[in-house]
Amino acid sequence: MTDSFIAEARREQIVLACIDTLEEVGYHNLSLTKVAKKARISTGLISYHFHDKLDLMNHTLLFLVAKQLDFIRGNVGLSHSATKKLEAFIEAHLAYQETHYKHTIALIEIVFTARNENGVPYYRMEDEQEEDGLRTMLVNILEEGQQNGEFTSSFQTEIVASFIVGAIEERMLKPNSSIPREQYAIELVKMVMKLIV
Amino acid sequence: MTDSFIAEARREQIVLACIDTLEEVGYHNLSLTKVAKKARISTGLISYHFHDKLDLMNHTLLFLVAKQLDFIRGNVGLSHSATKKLEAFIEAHLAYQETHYKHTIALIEIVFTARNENGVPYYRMEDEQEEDGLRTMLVNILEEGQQNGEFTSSFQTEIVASFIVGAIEERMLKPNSSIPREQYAIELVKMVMKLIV
DNA sequence: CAATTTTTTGATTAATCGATCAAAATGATT
DNA sequence: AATCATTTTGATCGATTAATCAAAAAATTG
Repeated sequence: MTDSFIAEARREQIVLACIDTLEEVGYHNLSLTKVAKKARISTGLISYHFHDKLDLMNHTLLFLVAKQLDFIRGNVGLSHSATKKLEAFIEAHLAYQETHYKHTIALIEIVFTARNENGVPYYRMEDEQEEDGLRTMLVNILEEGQQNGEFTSSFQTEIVASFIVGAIEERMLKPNSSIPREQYAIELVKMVMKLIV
Repeated sequence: MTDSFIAEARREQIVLACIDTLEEVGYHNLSLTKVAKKARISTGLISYHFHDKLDLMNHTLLFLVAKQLDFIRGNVGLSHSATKKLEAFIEAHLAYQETHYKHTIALIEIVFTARNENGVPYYRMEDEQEEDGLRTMLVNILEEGQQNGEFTSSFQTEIVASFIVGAIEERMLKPNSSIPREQYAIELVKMVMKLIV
């Protein structure tokens, strides 16, 4: 295995097949054989391009997180006030979950089922150098708003961030709610504004 | 297998061993052999008392949900105003997650990994007759407060409920946050009050 | 205490898994 | 074209799994 162009393309093909398989059968019932079949390649080829199953999962997780982060960051970046950034964050996050439902499911499957070499699942890990994650982006927006006076300084950014992330992830688990996404986003923004202005 | 007294005790013993095993190795690496070893019984005995692995998981899930519901309902029931009930709900829910951390982990493991006979995981199921769940309890409290004038009627109970549940479950995943539980509960109550009074 | 039912054991079975590897195919280089 | 490196295949291995079952043990009953 090298780092050639073709090898990189093959790895992405396998990662995409892995995402499809995760959505269909879940991590628990996923096997390298199923991923290989989905990608229409032999099983040995996966082992050639990835060290082991966990390595494939790590790459798939990084792929999923990067895609989501790029999308949301792209939307947030277009806004110039903290208020607008916050709105963009919430709306883009909720929209991405809906339009990329398969990716969202695959992400959940990995986070809640895969475990590292020490047997610790991702959802129980201390977020190491999560210096560039979604949550950090959100906290930064809140801090920016506090500093330039758009938001009051009487709230703790970490707690409000938990509040926002929780509401978004709650929606992630119940996408077929009776409340349409657009309305959920509007109401969530309104509620957050009540808390921070 | 019958419904005798001893059989019921044995089933509970197996369910408790199942919870321990779930917390230690997760659903993905759980095997009936490991549960049997944890319970210090033979593997065949599990099959004698439960139809199959999924049946054991269903019983374990019901056990976990019932325990949590009983605890929170017990605390909420002592209060007489909707406001006090809401405070009790949030505080009891957060407290239970901390004091019964093992149960919380086991619950997560089942909900996010176990799949029914049709291959659908619990977290993607349409909440059938969830007529007596935690969320319903919360919505009822909010509605009660709206009806007796403690809360304003200008919010949708379902959305605020999502907000509250999301914030609590977010905490469930990050129990070692820098913010102590008591403070998190107080701040959450304060924020919710800003939204609904 | 003998007969019967309930409970428990532990070996067995068939299936599936991740990973390995020799061999083949393909691509690149000279 | 010949040589070498890279990529791909598919069979194979040992390990683990859920579930079954005959037989033993324990409890209950008459």
